[in-house]
Amino acid sequence: MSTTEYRDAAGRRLVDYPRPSVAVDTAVLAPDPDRGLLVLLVRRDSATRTDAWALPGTFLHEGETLADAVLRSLDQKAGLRGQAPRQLHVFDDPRRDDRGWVLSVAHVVLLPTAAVTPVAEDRPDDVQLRPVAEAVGLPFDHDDIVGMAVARVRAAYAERPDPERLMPEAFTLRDLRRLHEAVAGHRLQPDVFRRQVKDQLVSTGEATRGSVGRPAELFRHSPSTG
Amino acid sequence: MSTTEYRDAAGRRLVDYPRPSVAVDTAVLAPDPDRGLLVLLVRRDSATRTDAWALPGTFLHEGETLADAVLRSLDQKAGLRGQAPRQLHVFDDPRRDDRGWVLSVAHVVLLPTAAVTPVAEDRPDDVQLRPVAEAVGLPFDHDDIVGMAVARVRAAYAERPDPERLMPEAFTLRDLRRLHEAVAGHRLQPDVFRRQVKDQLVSTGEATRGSVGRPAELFRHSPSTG
DNA sequence: CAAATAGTGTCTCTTAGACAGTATTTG
DNA sequence: CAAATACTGTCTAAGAGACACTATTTG
Repeated sequence: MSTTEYRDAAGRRLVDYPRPSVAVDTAVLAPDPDRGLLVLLVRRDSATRTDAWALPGTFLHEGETLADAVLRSLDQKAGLRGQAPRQLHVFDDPRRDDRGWVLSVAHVVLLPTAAVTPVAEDRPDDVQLRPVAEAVGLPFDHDDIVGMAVARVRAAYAERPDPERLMPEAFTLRDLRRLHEAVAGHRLQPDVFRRQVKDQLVSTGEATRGSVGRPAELFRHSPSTG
Repeated sequence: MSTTEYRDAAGRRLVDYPRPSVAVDTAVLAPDPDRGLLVLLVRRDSATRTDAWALPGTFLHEGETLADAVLRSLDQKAGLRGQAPRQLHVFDDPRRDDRGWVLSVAHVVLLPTAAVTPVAEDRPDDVQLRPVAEAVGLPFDHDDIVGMAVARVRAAYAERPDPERLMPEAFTLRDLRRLHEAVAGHRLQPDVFRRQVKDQLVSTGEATRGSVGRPAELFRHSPSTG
């Protein structure tokens, strides 16, 4: 691992320092039109089936980035292929884990409900989706992580339309608004919402067909906004 | 350190995982009325006196929090007693440090220029203050850290008056505005600034005396805002 | 035509920003 | 009094939010 010899002011080599284990814990959030923001929980110990639900996490492996560890844990524990995990905060209380000295880097991932719900329904003993307001009393610092994750996602969605690109290629403003309502946790006025986001999107020139009511214009995300 | 035996799904004990060294690197920022935001740099290797300046940092010691490590490094390398360090980001590229596997947790600390300048003047060979715009070409990810630190502090000061409480107990709006101008890096209109911040402060009822011009009302930070 | 949904015109209220004025001190 | 600084009145432009209206479809 380490090839270059290095000594600090006290004459200790880099490898001589005790090193912490590093874990990642992830709040996977899914916006649901009916129930608002949902958070994915996994059973802490699938062998004993204790009734202890927690955020999915894992230990960082050698040569791995934090984002890779997050994606690996979501794949293993919930069969999910996540998008780009975002760092939230490092929890560093030396006594936060009685198994030893463990730092945890909290992350947030936002996924379409359609990608998460089937997994939870397939493996109800191991995976659960719960509205964020009801996800309390979790172990470690997981309540705090959920709170930070919700705040981060809500702030991002209040700034601009669907920054995590959960919508399909083309979409109506109605569907986009439903997504934003699920994230925000409350209704948004259709006309106000329209004026806020319209200039930040690109019209496809197409419109919906076959639905009741006047057809709706279809929009795409603007390429520049990322 | 670890007392409870713990095995993961692969049967490996917690302590069997290879663990990274964890470092902290800190952008100490000081608002200067003339030169804008200054960042504190220290000489990387004070023995060889190579011309390599970098942000102060250190390795996390056992049983220590990240914030404690930041304060320790600032005390040792610059003789500073810092305030509350804020976490910015974890840099986790496994190959970012050729000495080995090192994660770095970037932090930002804001200090009054009066606390930092004397140190830099006393030990010019080891400590330097440089305007943030001129602090480029630093080693590791330190350019990114400075950028994140500046963005974080500017966003906080644009939101509300002196969130880091750098001002003394009682202060005039003129002095508060000078601080905000140093953080923002540009002039602010006195009358607009006054109306923006006045309601978020508490008047002491006192006023300045002996200065030329009309005496200025003295304000205090409001206790509620933290 | 009724019902449903999409989209617009317009009014009010608030706020940022700019400018010019008044107020109160020193020298 | 002149100069300097503190503070306020007021105008304009822009935007959020609310409401009512028009537009276009299905059944």
